[in-house]
Amino acid sequence: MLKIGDFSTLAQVSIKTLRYYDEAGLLAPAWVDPENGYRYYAAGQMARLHRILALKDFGFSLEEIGRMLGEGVTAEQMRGMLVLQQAEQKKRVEEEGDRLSRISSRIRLIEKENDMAYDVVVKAVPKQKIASVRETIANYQSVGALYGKVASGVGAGMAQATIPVALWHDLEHKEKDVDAEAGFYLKQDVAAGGGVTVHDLPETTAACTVHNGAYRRLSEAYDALLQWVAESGYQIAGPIRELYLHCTQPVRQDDESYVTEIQVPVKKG
Amino acid sequence: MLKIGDFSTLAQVSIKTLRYYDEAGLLAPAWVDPENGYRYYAAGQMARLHRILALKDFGFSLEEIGRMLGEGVTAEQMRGMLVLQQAEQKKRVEEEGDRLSRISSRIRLIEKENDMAYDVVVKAVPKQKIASVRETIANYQSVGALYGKVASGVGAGMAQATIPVALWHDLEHKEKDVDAEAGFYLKQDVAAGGGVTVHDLPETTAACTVHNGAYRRLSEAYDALLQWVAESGYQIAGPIRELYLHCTQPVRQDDESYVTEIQVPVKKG
DNA sequence: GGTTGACTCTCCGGTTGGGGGAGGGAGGAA
DNA sequence: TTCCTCCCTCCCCCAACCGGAGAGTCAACC
Repeated sequence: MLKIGDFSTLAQVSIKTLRYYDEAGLLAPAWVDPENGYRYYAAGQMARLHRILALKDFGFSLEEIGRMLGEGVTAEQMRGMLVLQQAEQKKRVEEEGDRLSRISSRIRLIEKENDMAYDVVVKAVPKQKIASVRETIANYQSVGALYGKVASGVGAGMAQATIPVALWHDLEHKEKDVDAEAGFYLKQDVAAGGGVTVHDLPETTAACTVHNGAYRRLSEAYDALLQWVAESGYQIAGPIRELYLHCTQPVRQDDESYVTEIQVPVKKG
Repeated sequence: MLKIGDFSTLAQVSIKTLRYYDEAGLLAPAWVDPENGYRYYAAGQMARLHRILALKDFGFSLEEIGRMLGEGVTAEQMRGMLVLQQAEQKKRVEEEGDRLSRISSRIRLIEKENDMAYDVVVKAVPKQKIASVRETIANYQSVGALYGKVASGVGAGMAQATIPVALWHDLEHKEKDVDAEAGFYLKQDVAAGGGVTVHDLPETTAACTVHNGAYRRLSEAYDALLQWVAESGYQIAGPIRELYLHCTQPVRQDDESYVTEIQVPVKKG
């Protein structure tokens, strides 16, 4: 019989951990002295401890390990669980690899631009109701005229509107004849007329950045964001969205208090 | 000014998290109503939140992020921190990849053997004092004769001995003329004579497994362990150690209560 | 001007896998 | 006998939040 310290030394597992495994029901000592509570382990328990450590290394939680050891799984069942764990681990490896490439491309961006004004975040964007009009307009700046149309088409429903948004449906950059959609995010369905449609923007994953300042310099944010998307090995997967988080009525092109979020739907590719 | 729920919706960050970041000093609301404690955020704070999320994604802790944001680091300093983080992330990716290959080789082992008697664990083995003799012996079984020599060479120092150990210095398996070292792990230095040397076994990383049962079947454990080592892409990096965690005096080849740990020093290759 | 229902606040507790330390009992060696 | 080491239980701590309780607030609707 080994005292906990000896067992700990042999197994290279801390005393705290052994006590914790005892408490968790994973590895009870072979004998506990009822007088003083001392834990005594048998050398033969090393095998069970090894099994615990091996399963833990595979990424199972102690609770799962407890169930496996308790139920006496067969080799076939164990294989099944390992295959599941293998799939999860593959995902994890991929994720960490993606994270590494995000860090690397951020470093390259800082080296090239020598600043770090724009932080790009990839986030899940949920389904979103929108009331909008879609038209081909002369250029980017003239999108403003569309919001009046939407407001009058929706009428009293504007009480459900939250923020103004623009969607650029062109896949490439165009200086004129821009395929634009403009409208307002909605809290609830509303009735609309006058060329205004109410529909759902699909949920998507998007690379996002926030531009603080005047619209004149919005292109800098686009440069950084699109370069990031290209560097990170993503593909653009839908119309780019511009969310006007803060702006005024009427719009002033040089108001530095404006806040605009750009969302580029992406998928891995 | 946005209430916390609106800001949460826009940013796709939970209210709980926003409150937590407030408490942590990472992102205080632009204004807090002193009457009722309501938090009000400015749209312009989205940029700071984005930065927090981006840094968090890079693997920084919130505490580190707090320091970065607080000290107003330059682009150059930020680059340095990212390069450090990149190195750590590389290690993480490698580790997770290794873990995946361990899972995969375990699956293959189960499929081939259709059992799971031996769990292999890679662990760090610390430096260890040992009193031992090293000789070329006729075969594996005759190692037992060496322990008497060690015991008599050490004499009263045997009080410091813990467990008997054998080291196999041959790189390949040999049926005869085996280069063997046999002795006892020591708690403290002891004086020794009669061909017994006291020295330190170096610390190492070892693939280990435990064999419960008679020595006759120890070769099964060796098979599983060595196959695992080969499958997992490790190289053997030193003499294999056999630790006799439980045995009797005299030794009986067929005592099923014996417990033996086999440690194969390994390095990645 | 009530009444809802949605929203917000603080506070408390829980999560994983243990680590650190206090305070006190036990065991073995000189 | 004394001393040192070992062992016990008990309690708090970590990171980054999530869930819920109980209470206060806001806006809208009738």
